[in-house]
Amino acid sequence: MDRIDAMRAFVAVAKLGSFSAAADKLDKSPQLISKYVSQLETHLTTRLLNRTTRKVHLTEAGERYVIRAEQVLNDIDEMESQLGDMQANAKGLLRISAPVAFATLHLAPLIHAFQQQYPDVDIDLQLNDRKVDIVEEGFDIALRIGNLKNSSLIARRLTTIRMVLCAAPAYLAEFGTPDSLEALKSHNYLRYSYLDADNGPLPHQYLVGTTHDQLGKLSCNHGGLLSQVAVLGQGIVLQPTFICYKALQAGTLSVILPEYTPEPIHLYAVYAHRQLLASKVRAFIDFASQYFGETPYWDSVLSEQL
Amino acid sequence: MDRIDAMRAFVAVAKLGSFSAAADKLDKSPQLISKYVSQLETHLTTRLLNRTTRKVHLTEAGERYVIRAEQVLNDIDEMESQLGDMQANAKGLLRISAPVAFATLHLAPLIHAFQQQYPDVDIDLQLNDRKVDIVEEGFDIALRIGNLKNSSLIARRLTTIRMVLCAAPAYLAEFGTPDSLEALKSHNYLRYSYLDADNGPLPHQYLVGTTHDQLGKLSCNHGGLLSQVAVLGQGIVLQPTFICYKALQAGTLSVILPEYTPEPIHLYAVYAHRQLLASKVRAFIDFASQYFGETPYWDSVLSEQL
DNA sequence: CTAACTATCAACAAAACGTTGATAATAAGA
DNA sequence: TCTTATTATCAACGTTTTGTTGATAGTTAG
Repeated sequence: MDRIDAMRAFVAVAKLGSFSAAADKLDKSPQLISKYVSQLETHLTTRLLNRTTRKVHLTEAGERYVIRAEQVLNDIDEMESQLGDMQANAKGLLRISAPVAFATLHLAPLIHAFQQQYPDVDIDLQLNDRKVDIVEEGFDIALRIGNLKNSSLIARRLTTIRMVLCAAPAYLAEFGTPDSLEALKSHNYLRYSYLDADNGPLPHQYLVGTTHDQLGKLSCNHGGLLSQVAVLGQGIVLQPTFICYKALQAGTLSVILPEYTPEPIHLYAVYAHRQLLASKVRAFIDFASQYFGETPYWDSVLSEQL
Repeated sequence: MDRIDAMRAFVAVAKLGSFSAAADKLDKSPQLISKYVSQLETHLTTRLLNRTTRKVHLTEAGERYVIRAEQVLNDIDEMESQLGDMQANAKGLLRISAPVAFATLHLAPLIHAFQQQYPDVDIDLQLNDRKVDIVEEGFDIALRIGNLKNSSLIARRLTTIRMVLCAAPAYLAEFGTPDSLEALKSHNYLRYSYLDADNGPLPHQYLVGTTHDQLGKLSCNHGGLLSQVAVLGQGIVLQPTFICYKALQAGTLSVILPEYTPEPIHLYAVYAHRQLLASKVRAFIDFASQYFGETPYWDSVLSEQL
């Protein structure tokens, strides 16, 4: 027996003064209502109703019970409808983790557009380059770049991230444009320090540890700064296009060895489960997954170069 | 699924932060708890928990839900324990209907003794000679004398009611002591008007309509008054011993035709159902059924006369 | 890097559910 | 007064749900 249904049945009988009327109202058979009420009475070991075959009267215990039971049922209904509301109309606080570089360059317009469309969704955006634990730290969504380890998490692809090898035209003019992976070994590598020595895309492997005698050696955990240094002619940089696209468009950086451009990777929205997703989460993921498209705006002008 | 159990399971998981711990606490298997919670989530179409295999965290929806759910569960517990309390310890208002004559003569000490023993039971005693409708008029118990029609009600025998035919010694001395039913026909009958002409005990049939020319004809709906008139020598009266026992003991009335004394009838406590009886009701009925005994005090001195 | 623990899935016997038809009691209408 | 309609409840039965057991995948601790 579902005690809530039983309570509902009893309250209906008490208010309508009849099992049949209650059955009608609740769309059940009178037999079922009768069973519910008598099970409830058995559970409480208390008679709630005095029944004639024709009329129904409340016991003293029954009278006390209806009042409180009705209150409880109202509470439950309200509680559930509130949840249903939250479910139907996206609202509440959405906690998002995102990588610093990408977020600072390209996330603001997305967030803004999303909140224009869903003004009831508050966002707490945490920029962070470590791999956060979504459930442990209470994030609804984490944006991640790269190939994901398989885990119990679900990932939705948001857009394509292209890595390019590039350098300033002045640098290339002075030290030569490399025409093979081997040729890279004599160049100065402006290294992004989060890429390990032993993995990472192919050109990275050839460049790790190289230094050109006449130029300073530099590694940094901020791609934008590396790109700026590259523009100044200090060396070759391996960066995602979302960082250096302006320099490429302006011609202050040129793509080199495009045939060795690494396989594109992807930006993902990672979340904890697929079913019964809060609609604020679903809304954001749906919104974000169509926002950039397969070829994002920072790549659109460059497409012929890649 | 019992939604209340499911809520209880979820709240336990939320508070303990673990399915297994909750299962321990509620004495169920972890699998069952898991099932309950996921059924609850399905019912609400809302994710309440973010689970890792090791830890459990509340969703925003879950956080809102626990608070209210706990409140609801407390309300239910309180409500049920209050009923249980009422059930265990007799208390509340007990509504009793009783026949006027018997109640005025013999009920006061019973009521008093009962309330000494059960001080939390309040009593509303309605004296009434009509046959009240127990459920319709909201009585817990009706005391009734006589043979009961079979109905859906339950009756508990409280004591024996003996009817006797009697008259004042002076009357008998003047008009003769009848020695057969036929002999009754020449006597003056002080008639109790609630007894119909065509039914009632055997001597009544022979006495109905008789009047002694020298004495006034009297019928009355109050047995006590009839007995007083009988003591004064106005005629023969058919009365229960609980009314006229003092006159019999004092010798101001004498039993006549004891061999035609009607079959004893009984005093019953009538109530509406046998199971799930409120304990105030059960307490009163148990108390009353042993109070008078099979031969009540008003008959004990007279037993040899009957 | 095993070992222990976690949540959950799958399968199955047992229990409960909700339906249907029947019954006793009562009220209303002829 | 007798019939008819309505009421609550019971009994039986096929179906669904329940709670159990065993198995599995992910995760933490030593």
